[in-house]
Amino acid sequence: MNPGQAWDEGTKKRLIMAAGEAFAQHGFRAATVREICRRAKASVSAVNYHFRDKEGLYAAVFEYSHRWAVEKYPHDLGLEVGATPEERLRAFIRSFLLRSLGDGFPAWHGRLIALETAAPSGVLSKVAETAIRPMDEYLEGIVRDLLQQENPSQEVEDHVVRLCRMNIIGQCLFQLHARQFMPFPGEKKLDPPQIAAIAEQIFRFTVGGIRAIATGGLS
Amino acid sequence: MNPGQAWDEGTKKRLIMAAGEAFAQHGFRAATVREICRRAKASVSAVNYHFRDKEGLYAAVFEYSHRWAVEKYPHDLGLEVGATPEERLRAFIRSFLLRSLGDGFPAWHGRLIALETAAPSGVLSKVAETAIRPMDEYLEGIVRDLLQQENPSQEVEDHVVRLCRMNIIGQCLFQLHARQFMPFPGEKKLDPPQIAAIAEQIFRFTVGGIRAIATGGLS
DNA sequence: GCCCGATTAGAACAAATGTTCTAATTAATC
DNA sequence: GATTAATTAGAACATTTGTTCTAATCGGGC
Repeated sequence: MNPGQAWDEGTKKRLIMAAGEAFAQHGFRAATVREICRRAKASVSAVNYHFRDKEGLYAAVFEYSHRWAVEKYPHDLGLEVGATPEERLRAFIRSFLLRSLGDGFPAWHGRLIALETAAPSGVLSKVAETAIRPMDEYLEGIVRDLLQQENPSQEVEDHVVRLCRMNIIGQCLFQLHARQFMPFPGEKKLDPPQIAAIAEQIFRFTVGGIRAIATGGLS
Repeated sequence: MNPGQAWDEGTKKRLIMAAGEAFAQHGFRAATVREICRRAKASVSAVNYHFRDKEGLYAAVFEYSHRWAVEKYPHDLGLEVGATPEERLRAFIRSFLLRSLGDGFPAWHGRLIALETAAPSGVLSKVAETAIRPMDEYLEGIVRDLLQQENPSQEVEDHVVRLCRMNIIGQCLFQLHARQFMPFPGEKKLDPPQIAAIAEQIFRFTVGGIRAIATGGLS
């Protein structure tokens, strides 16, 4: 097998899995190489051998989880062509939350992004942007269409679109932060239906908000 | 002068100022005692002498900035008695953003809270709660009133209130995160009028969102 | 002017942690 | 089965960092 691709069930994959868990939980800095290797049942030299150093491991984790996350939960999840802006927004929010709020492997990506946005490690600036930029541009299109649709007579202003975008992402990300910061009493890990319910509420809230912005105008 | 209160212009205050800057910028863990002392022109032993250890310094910074933040920007900033729920919400959001988005001293508190929510240091659980809990309860009252007012016939459900609360806080916090993560091109530090404009947009968005939630119902 | 507590300076210490190095081991190839 | 490259183990190293310790300094009060 090609050593460059031999991720399957080898030390490399075990390291990525253990590191993903650790980085998502503690952040880049606080997670330690020794702890990761212990959980991956690997030697510390393995991370040097396979990933060059801790940053390389971090980048590999990010890239790996990103690939799977967008494959499993694309932005237009379950959408058929010709969907309305509302339907696209709903799909986007639900997809975002499913990608981030779950447990275990594919949820790392959302957690890593959440941590990077709040406390940038400084080692992902380029690779992180490849994950964030497309998402942001996709969302921008949705918001623009929604604003235009709500108030066709008025031209959509860029800074209004930006703020609405931020409002949406902010709502989604805070679901992560809050649940990590103070888990609510009597609330276990969220299953997909619960996540979908939260997404639905954020969707309705956002549509109402965008409508208010569009019709009310903004100085 | 009473040594326990001698904060004025002494080593203790210089340390708190330098530490606040460092903690707000790098987080508890990444900020180093030596760097703080260097910037405060103090010896490393001073932090041990005055605050016992790094955690004590962190707690002191948090408490100090908290006291000033709530004094300078109370939740009902510029509000007269008998204000409507809308006005209270507007004041809350504007106050929150002024407290967090500014530059320099009083803005630390918002940054520290933002960092703590995203990546809890684990050393502030109790003292941070004394800052967050009252704010959250105050906001809960506003949201409850708004929902009730929009749809008087229906009883306000707790989980709906909670999600709306989270939506509001999420929007506000993300203003911090995003601007730290990727400063927008051609955008300098925000001055109070700009902050107020952002607050106004979030306010309108939120009122529209809450109205949509209240009238549309939620499963 | 001296004394005593408060405060500071700066070296010293100990622990944690990322990285590197050498030897051992494993797996594939002939 | 021998050889060679890939991989791993684990000690060793260097750096960073929080903390502590001792001596020096400063500031009032008698």
